[in-house]
Amino acid sequence: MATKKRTKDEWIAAAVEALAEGGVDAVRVERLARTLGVTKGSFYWHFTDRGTLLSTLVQGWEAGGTQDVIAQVDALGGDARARMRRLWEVTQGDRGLAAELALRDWARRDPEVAARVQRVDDARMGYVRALFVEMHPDADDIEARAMLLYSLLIGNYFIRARHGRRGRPRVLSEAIELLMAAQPS
Amino acid sequence: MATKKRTKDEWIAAAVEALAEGGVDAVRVERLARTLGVTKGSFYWHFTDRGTLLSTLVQGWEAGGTQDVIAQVDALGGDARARMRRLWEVTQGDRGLAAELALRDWARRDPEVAARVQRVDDARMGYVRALFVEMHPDADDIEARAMLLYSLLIGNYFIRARHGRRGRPRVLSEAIELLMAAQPS
DNA sequence: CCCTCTCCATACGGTTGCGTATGGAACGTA
DNA sequence: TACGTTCCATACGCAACCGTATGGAGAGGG
Repeated sequence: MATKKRTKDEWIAAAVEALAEGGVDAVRVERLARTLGVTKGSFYWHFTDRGTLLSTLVQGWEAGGTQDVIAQVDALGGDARARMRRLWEVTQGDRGLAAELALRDWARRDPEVAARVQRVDDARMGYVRALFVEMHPDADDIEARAMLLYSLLIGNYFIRARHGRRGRPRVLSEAIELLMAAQPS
Repeated sequence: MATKKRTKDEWIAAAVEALAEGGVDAVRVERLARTLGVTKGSFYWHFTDRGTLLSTLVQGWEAGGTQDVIAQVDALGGDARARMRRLWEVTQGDRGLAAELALRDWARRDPEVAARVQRVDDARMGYVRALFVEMHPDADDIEARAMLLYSLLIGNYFIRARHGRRGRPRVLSEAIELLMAAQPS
């Protein structure tokens, strides 16, 4: 099995894995080399230095982090409510979410990462906004609802509170239904 | 000025500062020593090792991270709505919020930190829950609203989307008012 | 068979950081 | 003055990394 040849993508995949488990500072080239069963020599042939690895990593995340999810949701069709529920399921089961959270923390101190996260967030918020508009065409609080939903999506993984015997998943779905409900006025 | 004596609390304060700016992995004893204008010798007199510094750091955060805010909010009195709006203002202006966010990311890979974050979240959620109960005594979606509000508080700092000419602060206050509104049913 | 291109191993110098060991300065106290 | 306590400086060994330099194995082409 020990194919001693490692492609550029394999290095990036290993970097994403390390990012998800230990944050940016855990992405070390000599560690990745051990994981991949090779030495640094391989790395410095594929990349010029550690910075370019990290750079291409976030670049790839931006490229595939938005359209994949949206396409996956739209594939099944349905009305706005159905698609929003599906959006939730898709993003929750995502295996790469841990990496994304580490990446968001990383974005707080790296301008390039921050810029890419912003573009992804803009795209996703645009999609969520469109769903809410489809539900309530004449509502004036679309933006607030979209921000609440997206915050729930992200904050869910940074908040560790317990909810009694109700359970987190149940509370979350209740929250989504609340956001999709008609205007209170 | 160069008081060459550094107390234990000064070391912790410097550690919090480093945590806020660069995450846990930026909390290095030799770096802190340079910042404080002393050498490692001072550190290893006050602490046994780096681990105990980090441990006492999160311990102090748990101790002061909850009651301070709640006391500050309750001090002015007012009804539940007024206190919730005040809760928002207080937490937003908090200078130590960057450290808390770094700490939450850290909690994803350190069980001790995770346990402390959970206790803090439970306490805060309890307070938010109580506010919502005071507003809507017979509502059955209290937990969902509390979770949404708390998610907004946290997610706000991890989300970098733009909101057109409306502006983030305005969207946030609209979201809070939406959560405080009566039940849609 | 040789040559070249691709990919990786090995070895090196330099930096950063941890924890320890030991000495010393400042200061109060007997 | 002699002495002990408190707090920090200095120096050391060790480990983990980074980036570079250089050589070498393997495959394909001529």
